[in-house]
Amino acid sequence: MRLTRYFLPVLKENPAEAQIVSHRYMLRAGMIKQQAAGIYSWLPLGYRVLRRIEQIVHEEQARAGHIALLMPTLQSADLWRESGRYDDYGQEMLRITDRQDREMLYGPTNEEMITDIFRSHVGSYKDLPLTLYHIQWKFRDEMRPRFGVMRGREFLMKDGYNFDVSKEDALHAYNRHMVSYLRTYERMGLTAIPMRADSGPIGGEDTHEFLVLAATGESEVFYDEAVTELKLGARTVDYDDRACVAAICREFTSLYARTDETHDAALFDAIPAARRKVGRGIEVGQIFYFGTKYSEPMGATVQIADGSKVPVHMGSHGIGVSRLLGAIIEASHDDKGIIWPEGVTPFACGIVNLKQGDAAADAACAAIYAALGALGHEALYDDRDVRAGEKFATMDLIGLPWRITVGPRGLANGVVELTSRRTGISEEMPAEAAVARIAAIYAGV
RNA sequence: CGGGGCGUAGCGCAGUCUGGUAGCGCAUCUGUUUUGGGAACAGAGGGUCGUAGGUUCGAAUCCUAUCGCCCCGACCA
Repeated sequence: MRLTRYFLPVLKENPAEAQIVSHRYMLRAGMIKQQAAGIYSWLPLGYRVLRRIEQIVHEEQARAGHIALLMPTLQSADLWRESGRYDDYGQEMLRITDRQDREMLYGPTNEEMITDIFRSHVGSYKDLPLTLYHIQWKFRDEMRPRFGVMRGREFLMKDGYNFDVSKEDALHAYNRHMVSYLRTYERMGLTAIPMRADSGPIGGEDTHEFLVLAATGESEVFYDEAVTELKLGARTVDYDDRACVAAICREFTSLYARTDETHDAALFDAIPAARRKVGRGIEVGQIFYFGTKYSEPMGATVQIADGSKVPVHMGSHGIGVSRLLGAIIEASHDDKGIIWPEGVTPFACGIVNLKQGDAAADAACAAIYAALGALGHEALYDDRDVRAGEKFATMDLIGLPWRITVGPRGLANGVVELTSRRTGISEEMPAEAAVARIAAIYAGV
């Protein structure tokens, strides 16, 4: 994309309403525009990142054998009366009446609806196990939205629901979700720690939250520092292998890591003092096993081998997709702007033409841009006729992880400059080498 | 929902106390000179001062109502 043809309304000054760094940078980098309290438009740059995150979530869900569908944002109140949650949910639920005076609501989650779909179409244990999920906009009418997309009222969420014939099977689904979530966050460049949590209004027996450590996090967290070193890395996971999946879950949950809700001071104090950490975290996902809490009252049953009908065992699993933008920025930025991990960056790299209008510089930039595009890596080419400093400042703000800087001075020596946004380290090399380096970097992402 | 604050040009703000018909910086547009980390000079455009009433010869400024947004708290992903 050529910047002169793009829509990137960056701000030089900090908007007054933004308090935390991710909110400030998202506004300044022209990623979002607030339309009402806790409700945002996604401008092109923000939308690109949002889609990247969605794509990673889809890929990892597919890998775990989960099936995508799409449910509507508006739901009928009747469905929620069946589970008893219509009254339980309170003011946070946005209630709407249509022209026929029918009671509707803008869904804050989809347990009831997915259970309805399930009971309409599934009747046999032979159809199980089944895990369905979607990525859809939700609405929770927070009393006090804040921190930009981290605590909006409208938010994009991946929510998945597993249906199993037994508790044992459902716990395997739980474990599968834990591992797939760990992979998902790792691909986004995040360290998200699973922590034993409270079940809240969803209800249930077993639940873990995934927390990204950040000073601005909403939850106080207590953890063994060794848990932050755990990585899935390149290991292959067979999601059908219960023992393998369970072993990974044990590995990631056996060290102490809890939020203040479930904190146990005695267990915490048993950690060696040097590794005992108290910090703050941003919740970016949560998984639940809740058994037959919805299937029983809503009649979601399957017939088993002996001919009897049993309510299915369920769990639900969520990733805060739009919130992740904020969480990633909180975890990855400096005083000049955002630093996108390669996994979610809106463009593979930036190309800065130091002397727009110089025939050699223009040609070199165009060639680099085309070469990257041919390899499947879209660059953002700053072809504006502005001073170098302004181009650098823009690139730093929007946080592309790599920058290729092209100027007449370097070209005279046959080189361009490749700069890492994260380290700030620049290397001079021929243009072809810089293109090859970018390709090599993304080959491993 | 309790407490506090703010709505004046695209963004950040001053002006409000003490009423006299709106200003600064950045951004935008034009020109000239510049050009490897947010340039300089000259000129230009842009605001029914959140909205609606009221007081007054006269309201951004005083009064009333209302809408919106932000912060602290409680709540939440």
